[in-house]
This record gives sequence, structure tokens and C-alpha cells, in this order.
Amino acid sequence: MNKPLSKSLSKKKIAAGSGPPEQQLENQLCFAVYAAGHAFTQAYKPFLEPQGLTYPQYLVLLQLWERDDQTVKQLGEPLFLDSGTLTPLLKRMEAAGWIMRRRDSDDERVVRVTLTDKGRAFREAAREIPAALMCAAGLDVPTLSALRNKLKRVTGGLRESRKIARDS
Amino acid sequence: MNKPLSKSLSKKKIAAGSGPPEQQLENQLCFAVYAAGHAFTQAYKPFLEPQGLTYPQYLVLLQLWERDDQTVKQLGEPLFLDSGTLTPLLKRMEAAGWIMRRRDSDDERVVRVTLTDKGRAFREAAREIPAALMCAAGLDVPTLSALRNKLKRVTGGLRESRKIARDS
DNA sequence: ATGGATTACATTGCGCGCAATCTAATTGTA
DNA sequence: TACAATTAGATTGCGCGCAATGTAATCCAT
Repeated sequence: MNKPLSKSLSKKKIAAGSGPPEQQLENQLCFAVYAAGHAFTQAYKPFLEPQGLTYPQYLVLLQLWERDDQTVKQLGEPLFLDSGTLTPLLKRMEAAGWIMRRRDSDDERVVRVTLTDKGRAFREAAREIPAALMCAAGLDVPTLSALRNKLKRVTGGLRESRKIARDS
Repeated sequence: MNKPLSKSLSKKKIAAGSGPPEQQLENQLCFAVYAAGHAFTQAYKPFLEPQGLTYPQYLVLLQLWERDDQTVKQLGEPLFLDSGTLTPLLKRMEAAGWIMRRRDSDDERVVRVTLTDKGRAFREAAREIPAALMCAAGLDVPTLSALRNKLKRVTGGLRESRKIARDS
């Protein structure tokens, strides 16, 4: 019977510094998400950098491809970004010729964002990107969907609990 | 039979601008990861901000709690961060009294990072954080583990394919 | 109509994240 | 030993991400 031995070994291991498993980096979902996010940003780079695009800028293009002519607020909602992030980002995209920004004549507070020809044209070239990325990640479509939906639920839960905490 | 009708409707929807499903923001795993990452950072804030800690700084503490007295390089490896990110971050943590930085006397190139009493002490208070977060996310332990392991595989796949692309 | 909220966006400041470059120490090799 | 290559960190520059604040336009209740 070496159970007591292995027990004392694992105790020793904890005493040596590795600590409770829920405080170990490798066991943290938040860190897995954090690392995956960086890995995705890096994985997109070969597709985006040659165009002079960043990943967040690509997200804005995705949004505008779905629906052109949106306000800064409308763009920010699904991306969960405010004007503090979007205003300079959109200005850079305008300077690079992807989009146009102009004040709404009906409501001078509003800035409407529309695609340029260059912005629309990149949509075709970008069509291959998602599949290439999923291939690089070694994911098939059902696995991808399941993972995405679970992450969405987690994100929703975190946001919801934050909202509750803020309102109480 | 309204199948043809619904078919033409969905065609119309695509024509109206929503586009191919794999180019829609909502269907992108990368975006789900991106959004989850931000949600986690926000969810950690109530625990970390009162201490004057940021989320990446907390990750460094997690590392040092597992093993004290690491070099900048050793700290950066599991976090996938280089000295360009870590050097200023560690200087801020040193200024805030969480850690100490000093040159290794055997190899003057190396900076060794060790916890202060304050840094060690926070470990106890931080013990509750992971469970609180998982509760906020609405996750049980098995779901969490499964999700974390799938994300790790994705991250590994992305990094691996990047490495291959770089070497070829 | 008018003064006080509200709204949309812009600005500022700070902390990553990362590429590119620099410096100094160490290692390997002729 | 001397010199090139490698290594560890530091530095610089730029683009987010986000809180806090500012400004101008609009809305709303009196």
C-alpha cells in the first residue's frame, strides 16, 4: 500500500510551491481564453498585415460587409467597443482608404461610417480567411460551432453577472 | 409547401447584405474568443482593481505563486510574452511592492523576479477568485475543463501552424 | 420657448501586446 | 586569447482597450 506515500508526496508538492490546482495558470479557463485570443491575432496576421489591416479593423470590416452605412455606436455595440477605441481606429481606417466617415445631416452628433470601393473589394479576397484559420486551428465545423456557442454562453454569463453587480 | 418561399427569402437576405455565413461576425470563433477575453478581463476587475492590479499582472503573480524566483524569460514563456511587454509590467509591479527584480550575480544578463511579502500574502485572498469567476460565468467544473482543454488544443494548433509557415 | 437631462462622439491618459532595434554579457570557436 | 554568434533584457514606436472627461447637438419637461 503506497497510498499514504503518494499522499505525502502530493502534499510535499503543494508545500514546494505549485499550490492549489484552481490557482494554477494551466488550469484557468480565463488564461486559456487569453492565450487563444493572442494566438488568433497572430494567426490572422499573415492575411491582414500585407493589407495594412489589424485584427480589430478586420472586425469592423466584417461588420460593414454585413451592413454598410452604420453609426459609430451601431458598430461598437456588437464589438463591445466604445468611441474611445473606435474613433481613432476608424480614423486610421479612413486614412488607409477602407471607409468614409461623415456627420449625419439630420443629427449632427452622429458619424456614419460607409465602405469605400477598396473596403468592399477586400470582402472577396477575405472570403478564404475563416476556412484557412479553422484549418490551421485543426477544427472541423461541428467542433467549431460547439466551442463558439459555449464561449458565447460564458461571455454572456460574465457580462450578465457584471451587470447585476453594477446595478445592486 | 412554402419551402421554395423560405428559400427565396433566405436568398434575399443574403443579397440584402448579410453575406456568407462564414464571414458573419456572430459565426466566428475568433470573435467569440476575442469577446470572451474582454469579458474575463472585465469580470476580474472587481477583484483586482481594488488592489491596484491588472489582469496580466495577476497572471504573473499566479506564475510566481507556483514557483518563486524566476527569470523574466521563464515568466514570459508560459504567458507567451516577451521582455517588451514584461519589462515595463514588472517595473510597475515592483514599484507597487508586489515583486523584487535584481540581476543574477552569476549571469549579469539575467533578471530574477521574486515575490515580496505583499505578493505572497495576496495569494490567500486571491484563492476565492477562480471559483467566483466560474460561478459568474455559470460554469460547472467538468464543462469548464472541457472548454479549457478544447481551447488549448485550438491555441496549440494555431501556434503550430504558424511555426510551420514561418519555417517554410 | 427654455433650461436641464440625455446622447453621440472626441479627447486624454495609462497599461498592455508586439515588432524592431539596441546594449551588454556570455558562449563557442578558431 | 580574440572575435563572431548567441542570449537576456531594455527601449522605442504604434495600435488597441477602456475609464474618465469634454463638447456639441438633441430631447424633454415645464
